[in-house]
Amino acid sequence: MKTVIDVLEERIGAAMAAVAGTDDCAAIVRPTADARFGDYQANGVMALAKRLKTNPRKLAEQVVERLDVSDVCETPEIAGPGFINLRLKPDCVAQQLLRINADGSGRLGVEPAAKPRNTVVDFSSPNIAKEMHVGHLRSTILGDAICRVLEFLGHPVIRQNHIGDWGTQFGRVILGLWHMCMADKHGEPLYYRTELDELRRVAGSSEDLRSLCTRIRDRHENDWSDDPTGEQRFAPFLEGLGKRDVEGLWEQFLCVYQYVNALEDALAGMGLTIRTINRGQEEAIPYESLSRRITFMLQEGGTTNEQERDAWQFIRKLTLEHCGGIYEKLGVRLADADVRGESFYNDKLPAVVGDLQASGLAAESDGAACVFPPGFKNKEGQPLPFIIRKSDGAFLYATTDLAALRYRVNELKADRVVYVTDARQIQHFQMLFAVADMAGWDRRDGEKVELVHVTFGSVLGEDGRPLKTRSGENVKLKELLDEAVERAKAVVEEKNPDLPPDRKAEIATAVGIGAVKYADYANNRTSDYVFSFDKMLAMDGNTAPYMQYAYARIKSIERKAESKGVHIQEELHNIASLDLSEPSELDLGKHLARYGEAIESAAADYRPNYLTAYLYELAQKFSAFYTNCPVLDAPREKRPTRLLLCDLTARTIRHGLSELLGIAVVDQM
RNA sequence: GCGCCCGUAGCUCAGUUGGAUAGAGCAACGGAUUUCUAAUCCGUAGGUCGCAGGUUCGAAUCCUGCCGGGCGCGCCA
Repeated sequence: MKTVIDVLEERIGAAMAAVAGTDDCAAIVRPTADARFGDYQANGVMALAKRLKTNPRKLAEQVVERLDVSDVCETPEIAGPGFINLRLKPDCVAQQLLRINADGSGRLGVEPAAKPRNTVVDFSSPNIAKEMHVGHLRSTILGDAICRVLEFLGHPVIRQNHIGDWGTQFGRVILGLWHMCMADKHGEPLYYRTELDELRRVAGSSEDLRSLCTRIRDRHENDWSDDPTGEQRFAPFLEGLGKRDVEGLWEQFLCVYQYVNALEDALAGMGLTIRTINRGQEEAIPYESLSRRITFMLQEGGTTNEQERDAWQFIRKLTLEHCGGIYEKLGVRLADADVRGESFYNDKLPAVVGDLQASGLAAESDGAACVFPPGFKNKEGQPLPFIIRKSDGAFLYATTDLAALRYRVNELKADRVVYVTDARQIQHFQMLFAVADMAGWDRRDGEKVELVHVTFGSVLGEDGRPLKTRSGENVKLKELLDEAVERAKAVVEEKNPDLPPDRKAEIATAVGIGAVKYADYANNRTSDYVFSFDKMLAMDGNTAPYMQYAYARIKSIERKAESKGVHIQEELHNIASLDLSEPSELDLGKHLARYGEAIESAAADYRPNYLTAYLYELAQKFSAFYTNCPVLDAPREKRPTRLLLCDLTARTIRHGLSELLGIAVVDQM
């Protein structure tokens, strides 16, 4: 079913073309800003009049004379400097609703895209060995909503979770596990936890910090020389990893990983060294670069140690299990099969650099391999490099992104690649796209692949700074979501104390998680927004529960129908005409018929807030209808119309909320 | 220094790419419940769209310059 807006655009455009004698006439049909002007307005005549140097009102009159929209609208009116105002005929609205009702496909009147495009969506991208935190929230849920909307419009979507599982993380993971092993050895299972606290405590005093770090280094060096190949103690530890209690291990590992990071930060510039062995040669290296050394040895490929790789795989699996738990809580469709992390591209990196060098696009600069896309400048006004290989030979995320791009274009056959990351990376992606263009890597069979960077702003605390805990750490997603559910539970308890406990829990989860997601979706994604439990869980106004409540009310009507002798399915099935004589009926009906417009605009700009705005208005219009128009107690001849309005509203809310935004609905609340 | 983003009601935010008298929610004030769920509905009040110019039939939106805030800018991701 074509949207009304498209029909009007086409007809008015044609009438304009006929009057003007030229083809390129855009009617520019928009919903009216004010209901007094009708439902839609065409703004294109004024621009055309300017081009033709004629009076816009006169031109509008000529256009309207040639225009036949009598099947859809009342007689068009000309207003102001040359607007054409259009008001839908109730009968046209009724016909649309009847068609949606009769259509069993569940598309709710929304047409699939004329040209489906293979779309790769890169989103979420958590890091190995770390808990997901608020920084991952927007990418994860925004990316998910984009996928769902595009899928509904008929585009084949390939989700890609580009997890950070390579690079310096590798060495730190191994080093962290080594510390866990040593803690076992010393019979001090949590020395890293104690020392992590100490590191934080003495951070202010460089003297204390130095002596602490020296002490740690000395023990480390002793342990290291005790078992330099790791075969006596570390290798068996790694082998035994899989048999250990996973739950406890993840917690311990998170802690030791923080320890490794904190220690490395503390060591920067301190000048401490550690003796180690490289290819049989003893040497002293800066202590802070130890994990990098471990990584590098592995990246070179020569010293790949099976046990270390297995251990890394194990931690990777633990991380993915953790992330999977968060995705499930969030209602995000992202599976292990969608994971293509940095490690996946590892063996494709030399070719990226090699090919760019061979084509003459990559040049050496200060020992690093760089591409200089035109138009980018650094602080000194010199060309800004896109560094694809560091002077020490290591690859960077720029290299990985290029490899991923090639994979997506050539192997996944993407027609479009959508990257969902925060706005700070904007320049990186501009350069990535520019380099891809230079190399021709964004083309397949001569067709240009569209590369889109969907950016978003930061989640702020109530102080206007990026959201952190009191101690300055990132807020864990798990804790944030648990708190949301907890707070929602309190509201359920207050509003509806008599429900059975499992029902209360179900509602609290739907409402709590829904409120967090909705608050994010409802904001323009490019803006920063202030995260406030109090606001989003106030449960008043423009929040997810408002729509969930409207839905629950309809379900309640359905439950009561039978006892009042009303057979809903039968009445909906036999319905032949509608009576939209009440203003709130017509208002709701018109809005129901416009679901497709909301989805189209949300998809076109990758902006879920257009969808939330639509759903909120829908729930508002339903609530007005609900207070004005009894359904089950309506006069017999009005009842089918109202049942149909209820049914379509419920289906639309459920589809929009649950199917497109991944926010659960509940039958009762 | 250069680049990107932002500044809209007391607060939190929309504003579909230049359309008409700038909209919501919260907070404030007033009203509605013998009811299919009041987590609701109806109403009142609240704005020099940071400031100053410019472009044009028309600017919160586009251009220029200021003011204020955030972010990024050669080997992190």
